[in-house]
Amino acid sequence: MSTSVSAAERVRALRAEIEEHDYRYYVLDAPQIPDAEYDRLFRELQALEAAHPELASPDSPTRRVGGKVLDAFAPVRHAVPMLSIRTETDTEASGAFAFDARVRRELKLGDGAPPVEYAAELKFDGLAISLRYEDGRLVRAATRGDGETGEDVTENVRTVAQIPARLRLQEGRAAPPVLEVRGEIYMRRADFERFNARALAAGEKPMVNPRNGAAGSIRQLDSKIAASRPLSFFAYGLGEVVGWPLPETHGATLDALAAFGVPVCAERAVVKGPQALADFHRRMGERRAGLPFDIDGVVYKVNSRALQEQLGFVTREPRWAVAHKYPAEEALTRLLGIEVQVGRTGAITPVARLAPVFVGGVTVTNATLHNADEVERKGGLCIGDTVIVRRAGDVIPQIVGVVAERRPADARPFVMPTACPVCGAHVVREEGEAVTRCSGGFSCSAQRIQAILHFAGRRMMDIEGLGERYVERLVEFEYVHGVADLYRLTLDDLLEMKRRADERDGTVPETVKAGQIATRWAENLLAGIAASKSPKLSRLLFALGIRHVGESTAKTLADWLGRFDWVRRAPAPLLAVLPDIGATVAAAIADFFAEARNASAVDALFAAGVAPADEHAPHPGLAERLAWSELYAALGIPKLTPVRARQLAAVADGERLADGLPADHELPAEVAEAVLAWLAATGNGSALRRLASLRGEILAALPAADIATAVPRSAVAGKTLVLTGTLPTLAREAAKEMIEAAGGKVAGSVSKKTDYVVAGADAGSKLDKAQALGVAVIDEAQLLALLQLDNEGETP
DNA sequence: TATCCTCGAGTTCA
DNA sequence: CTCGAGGATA
Repeated sequence: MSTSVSAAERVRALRAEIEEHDYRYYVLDAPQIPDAEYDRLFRELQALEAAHPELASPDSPTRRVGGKVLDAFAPVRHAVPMLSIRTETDTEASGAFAFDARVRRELKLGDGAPPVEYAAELKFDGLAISLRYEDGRLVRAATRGDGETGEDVTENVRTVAQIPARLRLQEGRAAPPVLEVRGEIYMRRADFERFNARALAAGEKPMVNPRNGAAGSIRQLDSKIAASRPLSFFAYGLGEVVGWPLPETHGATLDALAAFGVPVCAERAVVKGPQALADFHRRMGERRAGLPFDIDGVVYKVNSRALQEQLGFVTREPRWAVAHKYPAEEALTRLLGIEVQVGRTGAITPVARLAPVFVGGVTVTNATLHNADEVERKGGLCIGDTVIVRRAGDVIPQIVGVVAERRPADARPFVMPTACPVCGAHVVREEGEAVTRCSGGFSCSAQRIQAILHFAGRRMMDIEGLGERYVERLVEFEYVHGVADLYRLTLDDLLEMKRRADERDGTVPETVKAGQIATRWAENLLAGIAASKSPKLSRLLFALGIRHVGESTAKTLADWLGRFDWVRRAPAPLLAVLPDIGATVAAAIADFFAEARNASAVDALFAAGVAPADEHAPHPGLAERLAWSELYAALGIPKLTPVRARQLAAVADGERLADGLPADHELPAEVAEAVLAWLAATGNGSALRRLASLRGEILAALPAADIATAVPRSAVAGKTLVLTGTLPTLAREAAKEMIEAAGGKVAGSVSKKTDYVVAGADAGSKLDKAQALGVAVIDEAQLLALLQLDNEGETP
């Protein structure tokens, strides 16, 4: 070893001194030496480490400048899972009382028992992180991930000045062999603003909000970038601990962490009973805006570790802690105008244009108003009004109401237009319906554009490269009138269209390069269109945009009838016997195909080479549903109740009935009269014959054996699941497909009938609802286990 | 007939 | 995510 003893010693001394200054500066916020002096020490250490590479150490303060660039973050399995915390949905102070009541009930404390002691702290709006210290040295930092496995972000976390690379130890005390500190990396508001001011001045992209800034910084692969971001940290708990006696209470644990030199927020309290918690909630709510960092609520924890252990966990959430959030942030802004949009179905939707306002972490400029009733309900919004805006469920902007006293004298009330703003056709509002619709149909270009966009959408035909911009142009320049025209587009068409569009917009010079890019774009789009020619039947049905036929109904049609042709030819009564399809939806489907323009559009589509790839035999259960008694009940004959329909079916099948009511029927006279009247009405007789003939055709194609018995059934078969949050490895769509392939159902909202809620990261209100209803909550791993599990085994 | 539940449709912003 | 409306159910 050529390293001189003095160099090694000097390095050690410098590190100790710098660490001490770091602690005083970053954690205690009370620097003891001038910045220039600190910089001198820091540079001396850098120089020594450079001259003696063998003295480098991962926990040297010099590591804070970053340097390593990674390809990806390695997964890290948490020794103790990182918990999520239940959110008290009640935003009022009663949330604290509800929590206390649950705790007392679980602990079987009577009314006479003394109040429970709680630790109350802030819920920081940042990024949860686990810091692993071994023998006092920071060896690993990991994100929460799914709670079981996170990402190794050690390099980036080392650049956070507030996080000590080594724990401070009291004189003569040894460091714990293993101490995992759990906490939140966040960005102070002032740091965030300073950073953004500089970024803007440098022409760089600013961060959206402190939370995104913190999360984005930690997820940088280049630790130099992370080092340039002003991040802070607060500890709030522990993970794995080995060889260190745990304090008796949560409050004492945080005190101990603070003594180790780890930043702990001073805004915390140990209190007794729910009223004190509610007071803390209210007090912090009042001070919220004045805090140097963002919080989205407060957290209550049972203080005693012994009681925590007694309370235990439900799935992955401790029963001894809750987050009590504040109501969504609201802001005031001016209503600059109300525009109306025309949707695919012709629905005219008023949308509020707002003076940009920063609320809930983003700048909001638009908010839907849904329909005329809604505008009325918000207090008869007028252009020029001052309105209250919030982000509902933290996502969709919502207008809460109007500040009546601030209405200017020249405020103009909003009135629903009487003519479509796009095509000029008159608008209609059906009796009892909330939506106003453009009557233009096909002749309304807005509806055509939206219909084509819907057709091309990801869950429908999934045509890549066909976005709003191009659809608008294709329709505007009349290259495309209906969806079938997409399949006739040529390279020349697209290039010509682009040229005309560019010319009109007066953009894009005619260079050789631009031409090449245009050709590339057109080729990609044509490839995307061509690739969509063999969709699944359900997707094709969904893509057509039939009213009331969404993803789920399209799937029902495809599953039960199996062939496009049968869906197309099916009269309404036949459709109405399918599950979840009633008279309205059945009529909408039959009407769609009866309409000449739709029929020819469908023909054109098939002529262009589009064909469903997965047509199959009808559903085995269809025979039962196609019983004449069911069909008769669905015919809509007045007075023919389901009971009478069964009576009628006993004596006559459809074909016979079309010839006339048999003499041996036992129907009451007035019912028989109604049936005869119905048969006599124009077209009904022949419609019945067509129904009978199609019915025969479908039944003849029914598979002989019951397929259901042959297919192994997984534990999710027949179960209803709801997905919420972001799953660690599975995309939402992939999870859905797996569940459906196993015979399960994926619903959009949680109810009593839900069997499982599959919760991922950042699960929202659905998780709360599941807990409120006592629905089982599982994670991705448990879902996968369920999918594998045979139905005969017990569900976990 | 009333009630509960699920589905469809429309929408925001980065 | 929210709303309204349609379907199933008691």
